[in-house]
Amino acid sequence: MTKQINVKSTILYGVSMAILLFLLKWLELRFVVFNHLFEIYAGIISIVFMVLGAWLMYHFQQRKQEKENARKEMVAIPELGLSQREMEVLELMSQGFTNQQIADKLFLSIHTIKTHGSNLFVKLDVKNRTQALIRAKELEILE
Amino acid sequence: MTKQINVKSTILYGVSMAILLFLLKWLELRFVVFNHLFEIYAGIISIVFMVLGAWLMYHFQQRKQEKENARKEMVAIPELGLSQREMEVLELMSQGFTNQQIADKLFLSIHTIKTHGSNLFVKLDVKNRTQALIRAKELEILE
DNA sequence: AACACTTTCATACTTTAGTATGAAATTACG
DNA sequence: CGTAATTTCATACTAAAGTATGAAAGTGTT
Repeated sequence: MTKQINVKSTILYGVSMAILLFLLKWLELRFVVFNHLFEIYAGIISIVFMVLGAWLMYHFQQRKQEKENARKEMVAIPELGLSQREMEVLELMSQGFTNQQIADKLFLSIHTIKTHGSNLFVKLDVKNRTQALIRAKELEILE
Repeated sequence: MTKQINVKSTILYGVSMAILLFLLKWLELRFVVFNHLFEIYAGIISIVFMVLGAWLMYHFQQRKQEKENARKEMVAIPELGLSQREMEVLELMSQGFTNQQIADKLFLSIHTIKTHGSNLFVKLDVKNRTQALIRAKELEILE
């Protein structure tokens, strides 16, 4: 789990650096031709990297939130074999979110959420999300 | 509260722009002196604005979270005008029954249950039954 | 390396939930 | 009695939920 995130982060970082280098190289070339347009380039770079920074922070925050939630749930899990993701989905279901909203929050496809949903319904021996919440409360694996 | 945030945002924005302008001016000056250090400046700008972007997004996310929490606590309205039947339907919904099952229990058509459902969702200001249960518990009109 | 488990995504389908609208019968109350 | 609110039912629709099945890739363990 953690490793997967690290891999993703590494790739993300690599891509970012590649873009940066490419940008610098390209700008260097442009610089030779039009060396009086520095401000424009500076502006472009500013915008690009501000967006990049914002994007990175956004995803960082989301992951932080996920981990936060995950930790909350990690406390009391009996022998039901609910995986971490399934717990996360269950948690968000219990907060009244639709499958689509959960998918958006976790950066996943709605198909994936439905899969997790079906699987955890089987494990909880229920037929729908409402019953799942009741069961989860009974088993004290939520709240 | 909201105004205060807006003021903060405005100040923040102003400061950001001031820094940007100052930076550009400063860089312009440097540019005249050392026009062969473009990459360094580009790098600096990149870093500065990536940090700025990240910082802005961080605060944006924080505020979003605050609003989210504020909205949750805003509830507390006991007089909702839920009718008797609507309460019955809500009660059975909270026990995990489907509309069809509720209809069978109350010897009613499933259409009627859906009508009651829709009506009570409006009164509770929610979108679906899961949220209705959450709201009902918040308002302590169940259990 | 082999294996079990998890996670992700997809297609195709069925079922359930929910909305909009209208209407008729019943009940409660001034 | 008349009026408003409740309760019931219906049709027709859209949206969401849930199932079945398969597949690919990553993770962790032995």
